Amino acid sequence: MSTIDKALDALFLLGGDGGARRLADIARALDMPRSSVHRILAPLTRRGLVERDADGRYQVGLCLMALGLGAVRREPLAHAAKPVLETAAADLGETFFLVVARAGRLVVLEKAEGDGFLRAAPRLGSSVPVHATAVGKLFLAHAPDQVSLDELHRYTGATVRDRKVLDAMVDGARTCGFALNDEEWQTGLCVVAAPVFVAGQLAGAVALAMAAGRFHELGTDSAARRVIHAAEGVALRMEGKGS
Amino acid sequence: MSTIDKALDALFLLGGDGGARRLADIARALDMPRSSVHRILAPLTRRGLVERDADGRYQVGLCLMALGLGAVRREPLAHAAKPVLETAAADLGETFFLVVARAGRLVVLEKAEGDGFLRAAPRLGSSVPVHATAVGKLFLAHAPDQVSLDELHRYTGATVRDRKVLDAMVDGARTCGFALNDEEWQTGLCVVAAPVFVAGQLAGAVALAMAAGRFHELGTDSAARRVIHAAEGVALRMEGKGS
DNA sequence: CGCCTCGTTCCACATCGTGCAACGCCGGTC
DNA sequence: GACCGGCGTTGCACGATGTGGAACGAGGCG
Repeated sequence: MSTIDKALDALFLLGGDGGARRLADIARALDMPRSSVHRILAPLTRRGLVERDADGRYQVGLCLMALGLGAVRREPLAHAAKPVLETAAADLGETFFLVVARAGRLVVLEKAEGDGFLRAAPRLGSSVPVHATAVGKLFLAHAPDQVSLDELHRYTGATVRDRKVLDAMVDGARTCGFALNDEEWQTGLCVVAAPVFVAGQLAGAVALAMAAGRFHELGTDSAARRVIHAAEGVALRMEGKGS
Repeated sequence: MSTIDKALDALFLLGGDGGARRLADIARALDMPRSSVHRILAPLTRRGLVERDADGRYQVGLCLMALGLGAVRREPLAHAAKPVLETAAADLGETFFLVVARAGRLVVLEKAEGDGFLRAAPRLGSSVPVHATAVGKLFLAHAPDQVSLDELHRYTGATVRDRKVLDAMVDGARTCGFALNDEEWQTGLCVVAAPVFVAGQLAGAVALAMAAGRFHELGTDSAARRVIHAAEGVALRMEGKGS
């Protein structure tokens, strides 16, 4: 384990839940002497990846967000999707977002929130499960090697935990051209997702998330049509740019 | 210079402009042997801070954004400001954003974009200059030790480069309760900003950015009233939370 | 006042990063 | 096809660099 690994351990520890931590707490959590932690945090603090509050406690620095936003800026898909998601979200008043696969995980790359009081608000950069989401099923259907599917963790009562049932849903998503998630990940949250194909490859998925009641009121057909339209809009903009 | 410093050098190099780079390019840029760079990038890649594209080139990873977003989530000001900025932006159809000072720099913490075709779209986590922005003048007026003011770089023809003139504008902002930026940073961009005081201290500033034409059509008074109202709204929510 | 914990600094030790060299690979060029 | 240059990767001996125990000063608390 290299020194950099230790530094990243500290960074992820601070980046996780729990807020600001004191040096001794970090040392205990990482099972390292205080002096080592101190030496590790020094360069991180100097460069702004880690900041110290008024009490001297350590926390992740805002500089990380600038770096992370730079990562998103490099994604042509995010650029292409942004206006499409925004018009779609404004039309319907619900949240549209774009998900891509990176290192076997599904990551929220761009979003446009609806205006409802009760609305889905995914966090940019956060990852979502594979087997319990509409987007995950799309990737399993069209690019199973881009995602890693380990255990079928149970999130809600509706979470599919049988591999055969999941396969059937994946097959359905492949033929229908869109996928559903009916409260399988979070209770009360329904999502419809459609694939974005670029150069014949699955490049990502556009998803429409809404409260269960709103979804059933809107209807599957109407929701699917909107999502597919948005996904095609993103793909079109990509084609125009890419070549 | 520690190993972690070298890793951060590589990270910031990739995070800067230029997109994906190959290992040999990074080695040249950092003046290091390829093998050392390879050793440095290995843990970063394993942890997802750095990713490799199809050609094997290195680029910053999306994982950084998740960490950075975690940093923002910790900021109570961002939480308090988000709904206020959104209602303000929806009312006027222009972009409102929140800026705070961190490590001497002004950082965009939260934003709510307007719906106009021509609208300001600041990047979260990016930093803005001090002497050529409305927010910067507010900090110079109420908390000059939170920001570092070095050279008065010239951005546009309207950029204030005379220290005495700047001081006069800062004094004006202190007495008026808001500050202006009339195309001093970017041509065609006008900003009105109001201070957010928490516990008697300047905690940040709410800014309203719009195209120059729209600003003059709206009028300084009207714009200032809206920004001050939003800033007070943020402060109120902070008071309610903090104690 | 004594006791504890914290953050920081110091220093000898050995670990870990270093950089040269070499390997296999791929893309051009003659 | 053979040759060549540049690339990413790996191995290895050397020595710089990170290590962690101990020690110091500073607070907080009973």
